Amino acid sequence: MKKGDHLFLVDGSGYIFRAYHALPPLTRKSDGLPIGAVSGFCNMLWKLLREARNTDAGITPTHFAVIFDYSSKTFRNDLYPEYKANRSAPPEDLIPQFGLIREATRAFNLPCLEMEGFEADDLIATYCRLACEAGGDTTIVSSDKDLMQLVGPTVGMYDPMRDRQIGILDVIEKWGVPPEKMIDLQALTGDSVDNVPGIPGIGPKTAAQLLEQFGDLDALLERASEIKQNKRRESIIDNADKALISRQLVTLRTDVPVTEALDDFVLHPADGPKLIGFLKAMEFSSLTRRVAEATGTEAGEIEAATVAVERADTAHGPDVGSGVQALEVDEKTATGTAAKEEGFTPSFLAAKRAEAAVADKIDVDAYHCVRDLPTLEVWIAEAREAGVVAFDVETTSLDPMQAELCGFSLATAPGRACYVPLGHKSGQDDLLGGGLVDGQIPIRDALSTLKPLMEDSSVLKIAQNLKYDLVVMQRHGVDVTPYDDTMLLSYVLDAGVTGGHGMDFLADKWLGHKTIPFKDVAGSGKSFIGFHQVPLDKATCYAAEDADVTLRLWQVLKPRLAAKGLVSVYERLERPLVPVLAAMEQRGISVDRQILSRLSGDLAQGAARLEEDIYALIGERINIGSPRQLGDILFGRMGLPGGSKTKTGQWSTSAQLLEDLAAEGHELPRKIVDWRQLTKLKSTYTDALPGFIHPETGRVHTSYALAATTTGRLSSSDPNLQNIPIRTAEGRKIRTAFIAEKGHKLISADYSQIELRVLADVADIPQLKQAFADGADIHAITASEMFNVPVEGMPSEVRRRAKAINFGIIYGISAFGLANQLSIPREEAGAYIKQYFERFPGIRDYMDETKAFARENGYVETVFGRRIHYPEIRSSNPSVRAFNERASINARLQGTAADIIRRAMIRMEGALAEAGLSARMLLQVHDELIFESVEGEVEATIPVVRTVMENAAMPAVSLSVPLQVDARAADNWDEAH
DNA sequence: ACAGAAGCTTA
DNA sequence: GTAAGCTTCTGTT
Repeated sequence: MKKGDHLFLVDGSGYIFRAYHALPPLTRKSDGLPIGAVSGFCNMLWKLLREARNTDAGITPTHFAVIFDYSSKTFRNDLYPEYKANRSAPPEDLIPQFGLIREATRAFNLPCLEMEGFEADDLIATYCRLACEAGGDTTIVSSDKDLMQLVGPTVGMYDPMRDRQIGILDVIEKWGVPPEKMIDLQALTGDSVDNVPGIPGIGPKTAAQLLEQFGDLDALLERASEIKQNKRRESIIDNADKALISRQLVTLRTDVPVTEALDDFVLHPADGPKLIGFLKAMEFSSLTRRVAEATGTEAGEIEAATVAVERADTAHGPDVGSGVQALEVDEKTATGTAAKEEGFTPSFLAAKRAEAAVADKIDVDAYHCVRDLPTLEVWIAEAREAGVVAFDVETTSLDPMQAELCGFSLATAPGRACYVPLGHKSGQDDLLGGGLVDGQIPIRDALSTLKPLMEDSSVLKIAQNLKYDLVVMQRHGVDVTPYDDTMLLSYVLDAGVTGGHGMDFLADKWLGHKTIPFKDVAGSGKSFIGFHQVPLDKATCYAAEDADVTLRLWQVLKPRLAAKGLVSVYERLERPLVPVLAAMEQRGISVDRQILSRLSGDLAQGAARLEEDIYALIGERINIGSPRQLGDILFGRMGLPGGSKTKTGQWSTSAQLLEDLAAEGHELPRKIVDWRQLTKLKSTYTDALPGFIHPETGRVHTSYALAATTTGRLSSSDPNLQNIPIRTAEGRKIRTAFIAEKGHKLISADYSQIELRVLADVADIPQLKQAFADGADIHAITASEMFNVPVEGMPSEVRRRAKAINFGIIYGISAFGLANQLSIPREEAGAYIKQYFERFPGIRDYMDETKAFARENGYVETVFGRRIHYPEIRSSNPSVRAFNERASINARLQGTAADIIRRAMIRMEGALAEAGLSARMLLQVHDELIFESVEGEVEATIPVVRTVMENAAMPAVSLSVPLQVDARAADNWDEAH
């Protein structure tokens, strides 16, 4: 140890008692072992290590040790037999925890010190002296006044529970004397807890005043006769011997023959797996999670250590009173066979949680409505204590970019939840908008009180569909971290399982609880009132229920993640995407109103012209948009050939059918198809998009759903920006309205043939892998292999058919579907497929394997381990079964591609920041990412984007086929793509 | 006012 | 043949 080093000495014994008394009584592990004090101790240690390391201004320890009392008998008992004689035996449920706390210290990789015949305080005093002599500083982690005598220029104290530093000035402030006079002060006052006699009638105030007057105890006793007050003078003279023995008792020994050197206390980084093994054994789930996060450990992969608590009468003297707990962590079996034999497997624990959740009924009338700041502060303190809190925001709109905050709810334990109304209005929603309901905390005050909790790295926030709440909160300047999302947990666990991942459904499924329907509190349709108009009592039941249910769902779902081996899918592909998408949604994209308006006019004109032609041809003014009326005219009255019926018995008027008729030379069907295209473009795009331009940002903010598809793809809505036209020239014009900000460019980067590349890799097809490695035209190569024709000079029709087959494979091909796609007889399509499988037998094997796996397990997996369930794959209905087989084949490919672009998106922001680029990701369209970049940075941005995307599978998966990304920049989306 | 069907847009 | 979302029409609530 040298100058500049900093030693932390933790008064472990002091903490055992403080933690025990500070925490709710009788906190027990599932097997009944009491662990309240262990929990408090571990949380304190972890917080101390984290904060001490993290704070810039704080003190960073270089050396660290935790010190315990060895037994209750020390040299002081020889000096004064009554010392600590009135101490009662420790509470029954604290006894087994002494050993566990020492074990906890070792699990934290920290030295654990004790010495026979001495108190912890003496060891602390001795090490303080040694550190001081070595030139280092010391912080004593304790708030015990017995240790204050050690405070000096290089020695401070710290009370982590009150987050308070104690220095020389603090000692003077509290006791009225400087630290070096604390011994004399204690000698005078004594200590009833430790049975140190002191001088009767002298308390801290008098003692301080006397010491101020006489200097020190010796001088005081010598000149006691000078004291004016009769009683005080006599007491001091009569009890001088008690004061002297007291001084001996309270003076800490700095000469303990310690065996460990200061250099043995050098602080090492936490050993994640070791610590997590212990924490799991103690069932400290929230601390386990925090430690896993901070140490970068996959907690799911670590099993609980075997921590055996045995009562043994060893030579190791009693800690306090009776009973000794020798405790061992068996390193050899730490990976868990013992745990399994006891039945405490992740699956077992998950099942237990699920059982308990259904049994614990929900009472929506038990919630609290928080209407003042002090009460909110109590709830926030409770959340801090719990380490986890479920929350939910209530607003006036489903669109988080437009929503106004009405209030938020918190849940700190099942059944313990509150609603905090902020923006509820009274009276009619007239021009004045109604006044705020009385007794609501001002939004600014509530949020500035809530913000530190939401951003506290040691408190896990839980939400259902967090992205919504995150966007709302971020708009109010509040971030949320760390977090879990119950919707995403359900999605990772149960994608494809019937029922979806909405809260109402999940509450019924897992908790057996029917949630209050939103329309019951806010009405619907014409009777709809915004949430801000809902009376506070109703709002409280509804909103707090959401938080309560969310917390309970988390308790059920989170353990299932580890039980099913899906922790890394959740933590790497799902959870990190939430803030990425929240940011994209908030950025939005610029859309040119004028371009859309002009297009809308053109389309209206074109459609009107066609309408007139159509009316002329059929002789009456029907509603062309009505397939029913149209079918009746075309196939009924006009008697066109080739009519077919839909499953509801209506005449089909599908585009495919009308196209076929047009090809036979009929004029009318062609015009109808054209009319439909124009009206479709007008209504869905040019007319609807301007309505999505945000009044303040002037941009269009789509909403991405993370848990809407079964395969892992995202979906986009309000508006859907993943189906903006591109195939026809007319449609493409709509893309020209998506523009870059002034001085910026849009960059579009898309994966080339990503699903076929994934297929080539997972099905291991040599010809396809070679073609991709060569950068060849994959459809031409396929055609060449199948039809034995050279790539050079290949007719475009041959390539087109091969292309259709390649896509068909991705979709789980059927002769029926391929025949439809290529407008060829089913037999011919079947022959193509046969030919394809002969040339690429690996693909047939791959498809057969996938079907067999899905049938066996009820799900398929992507390359990254995402599971997609097909509960109907064993259906006795052949067409249902075939559909599920095709879907499962497609899901592995589509899902793997979706996972890859997710990984790219998660890394993109960091990569751009690292490269010092200001480009920002705006949109995702399944295999394409759209960015906005300052004009001058475009050239530098494209390679960064390309690198991130092309390497997105790494290092988790090394594909045998290269990924290729095409990227381009332009002023609008049409030209960039 | 709502739900489902039909139809059309995307990857 | 896979995966989505939006608009319109139509019949029911």
